[in-house]
Amino acid sequence: MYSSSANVSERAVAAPTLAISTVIFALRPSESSGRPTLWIPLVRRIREPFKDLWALPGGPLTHNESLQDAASRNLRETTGLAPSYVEQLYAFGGLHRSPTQRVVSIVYWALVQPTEAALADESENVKWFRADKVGELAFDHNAIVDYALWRLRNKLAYGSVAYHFLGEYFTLAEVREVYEAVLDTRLDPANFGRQLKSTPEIEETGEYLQGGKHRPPRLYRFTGRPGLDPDNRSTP
Amino acid sequence: MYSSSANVSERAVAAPTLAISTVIFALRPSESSGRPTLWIPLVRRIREPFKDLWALPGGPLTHNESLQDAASRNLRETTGLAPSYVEQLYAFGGLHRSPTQRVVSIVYWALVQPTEAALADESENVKWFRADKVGELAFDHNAIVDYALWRLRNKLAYGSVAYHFLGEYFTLAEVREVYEAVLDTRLDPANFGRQLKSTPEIEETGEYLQGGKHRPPRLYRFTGRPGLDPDNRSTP
DNA sequence: ATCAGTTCTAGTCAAAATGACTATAACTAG
DNA sequence: CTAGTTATAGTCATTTTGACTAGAACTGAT
Repeated sequence: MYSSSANVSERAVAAPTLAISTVIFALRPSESSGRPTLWIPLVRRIREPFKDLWALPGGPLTHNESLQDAASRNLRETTGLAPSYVEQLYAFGGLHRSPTQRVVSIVYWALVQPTEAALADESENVKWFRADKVGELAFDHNAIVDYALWRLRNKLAYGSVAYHFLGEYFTLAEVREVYEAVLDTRLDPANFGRQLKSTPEIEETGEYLQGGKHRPPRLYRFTGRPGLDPDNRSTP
Repeated sequence: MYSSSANVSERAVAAPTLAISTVIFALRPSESSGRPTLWIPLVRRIREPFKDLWALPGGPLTHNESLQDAASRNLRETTGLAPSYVEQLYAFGGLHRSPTQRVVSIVYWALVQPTEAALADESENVKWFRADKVGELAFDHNAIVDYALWRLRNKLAYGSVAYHFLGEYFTLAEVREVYEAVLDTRLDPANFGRQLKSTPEIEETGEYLQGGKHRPPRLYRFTGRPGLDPDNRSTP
């Protein structure tokens, strides 16, 4: 019985490197159809291993910041983006993720609003890709993107994450477009609206969106809390 | 509080310690009602900080094992248990989790079958607690247990994790007892059975459980795969 | 052997949710 | 003023859910 090894979390061990990465999602209008589609920004690797391949933005964890703060900071530094939603995705710690050393990556996923995404830096070393067409990425980042996409779809279908793609006020059609873009389906406007309006987190305002080409749609507001994750639990 | 900036930058270089912990769930008959209830094993801390308080079983990550392997190994070493299900819960990395140093804990949760749980070592330094009455734990382990409990309930309600508490063959009543114990409700046997039998992952066998006091119930088998987590995705 | 007690499970029925569709309201462009 | 388009209430058949009934199948006591 190893009761002496039970509480050795403080023992010094040949520690693997700890890194933080983030999968950032934003909706941008497709060039072809004009309808919104899912995009993610990637950064070009400027050194080995996987030099010149695209990879998720990431970096080390510094001593005086929490994991989520590290993700937010890194995301801002590499892409210039301020996300409206950040959630931990998974800790990836397989033995052969990097050919040169043992790296444990704690990966976050984030949503940014289209206004933010439009302002985003794009350069030689930062480029946006359609989430379903990223090509071959460095390390195990293809698997990470796939898993993040799966998680986003899940959260959208069962959670209340769609509103973080949008501003404070939005129309039912805008929410529907988010669902259609992420889940890649078409939804009946009438039935979709009925369901949204039966959820208590959606508040109807007296305002209407003016200036469109057709009948002005009513504006709504999201009043729910982001999530139940440990990082987000006690936010007042 | 560090007024010396040299001190701060010195500390910033030091990498945080990486630890693996596990929240282990098992069903055991309650002493009072005889009905199954949720229990978790905890280990006593034998040194500071939090000496003599109870804590989750855990330990360091060694260099030649994956995160999940580390969780399984550690769980076996500290409690003697072989789990039927293991899933990553969350990476906890708050700044002040441990008073003595910065620790990032990657926490797993696991289920063990009652036959396993009955064989489990119990000693001066390993003891089982009812999951909803663990008392004050070391570090942030109360919050971790709460979150694990929330996740277990969620996975039970929306996923297909109940069967890992049971053996290969089980009756509908046994599955119902798992749900009732974890979600702490009573469910209508007839309606519950109807729903289970409409899920394709549940296979009806021709066998019946003999030897009971009343009408012998039919035995079923679970044919689904554990989960869609990165760790469990490509298990053949 | 029969009956009382219990569990197992098919079945009934009303209420609620869902999916496909219709109709009307409200705007703009011409 | 009208044609075109979007917004949204409403209709109706189908499916799912929750509460309940009743018969089937066993054990143990009489």
